[in-house]
Amino acid sequence: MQNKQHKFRQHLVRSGLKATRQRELIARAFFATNTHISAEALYRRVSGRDRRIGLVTVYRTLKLLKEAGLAHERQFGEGRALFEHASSDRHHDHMICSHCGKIVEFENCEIEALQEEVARRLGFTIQYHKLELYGRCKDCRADASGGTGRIRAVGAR
Amino acid sequence: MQNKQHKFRQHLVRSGLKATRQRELIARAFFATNTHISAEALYRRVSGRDRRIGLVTVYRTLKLLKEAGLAHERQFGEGRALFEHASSDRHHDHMICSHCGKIVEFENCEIEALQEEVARRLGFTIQYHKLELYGRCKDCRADASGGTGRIRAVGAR
DNA sequence: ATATCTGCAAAGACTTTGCAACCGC
DNA sequence: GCGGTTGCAAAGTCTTTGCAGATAT
Repeated sequence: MQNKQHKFRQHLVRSGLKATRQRELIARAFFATNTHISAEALYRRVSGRDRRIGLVTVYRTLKLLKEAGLAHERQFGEGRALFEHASSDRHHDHMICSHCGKIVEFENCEIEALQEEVARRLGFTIQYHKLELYGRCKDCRADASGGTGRIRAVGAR
Repeated sequence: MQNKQHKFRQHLVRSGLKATRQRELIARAFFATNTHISAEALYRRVSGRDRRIGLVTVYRTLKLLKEAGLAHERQFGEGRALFEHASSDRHHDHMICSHCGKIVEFENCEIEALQEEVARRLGFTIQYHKLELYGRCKDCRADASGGTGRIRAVGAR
C-alpha cells in the first residue's frame, strides 16, 4: 500500500531520520506481505531485489516500523519473532496450524469480556493479553487422513 | 513433595537412567518452588547447596522432568523459558503482573468453550492453546499511586 | 564392568551493538 | 559537510551438544 509507505516516510521525517534506499525497499517488501513474516524471511525477499542489503538493516528497519506503529512483533514461542502489519487498529488473536504453520487472525468480544472478569476476580487490571490457539487447519486434517503425520512444507515463513 | 521425587526416580529407572546426586538435588529444588522458575534461577538455588553442579545439568534435568510429566515449560515471550510443576493435571492459563512479575494461574471453562467455537468457525481443530493476561496486580497498583512508574524488585525468578 | 552422567567449553539460533566507511539532506 | 546510516564482525542471551573424565548400578 502506497499509503503505508507514505506514513513510514512521515515517521522518518518527523523523527529526524532519513529515507534511505534500504529502508524504502525493506518497508515496501514488508507491506507487500499479507502474513506474518520473520526478519530472516523478509531479508531473503529484499535480498532478491538488492543483494547488498544486510540482515542487520532489516532488523533495524523493522524496529523503526514498530516505532511508526506500522508493525507488530509477535512471539509465538518458536524462538524467533514474526512481524505483522499493524494496519488494523483492532486487537486480534491468532489461530495457528501446528502442521503447516498457517496463521489466521480472529477477534472475539465475548472472550475478552470474560478475560476482564477473570482479571477483576484476581485483583488485576489487564493491560494487554495474548491468546493463541494451536491446532490443525482443514487442509492439514485432510492431508493427515492417512495418519502418516508427515511434515509438509511450512508456509508463511 | 516426596511423592514427586519418587515419581521422578521411577521415571529414571523405567528409562534405564541413573538417579544421581545432581538429579536428586535439582529435582528437589524444583519441587520446593511454588512458582514459575527459570533454569538459571533454579541453578542458582542448587548452587547454594552444591557449588559443583553445572547449569547444563539443570537444563538436562529439567528436560527429564518434562519427559517424566512432572514439569511444564512455558514461554512468556521474555526470551527465556520458565518451568512450573505439572502436578495439577488440569489445564490452566496465566495472569502476569507486568510490574512485579507475579504470575497467577487460573482456569475458565467459558473461555475455553468460546475458543472451541472460534476454532470451529475457522475450520480448525484445537490441540492446545495459550492465554496470557498481562496487567497490574493489586499491590502494584497501590505502589504506583504516586505515578512514578518505578520498577520494583522482580519476584519469582 | 560398563553404560550412563557430569561439567567444561564450544557451538547454535536469534538479535543487538561497535565501528569505520558511506550517503541523504 | 554534517549527522544519520549501512554492513561487517563481534558480542549478547538462552539453550544445546561434543567430549573426556567421573559415577551409579
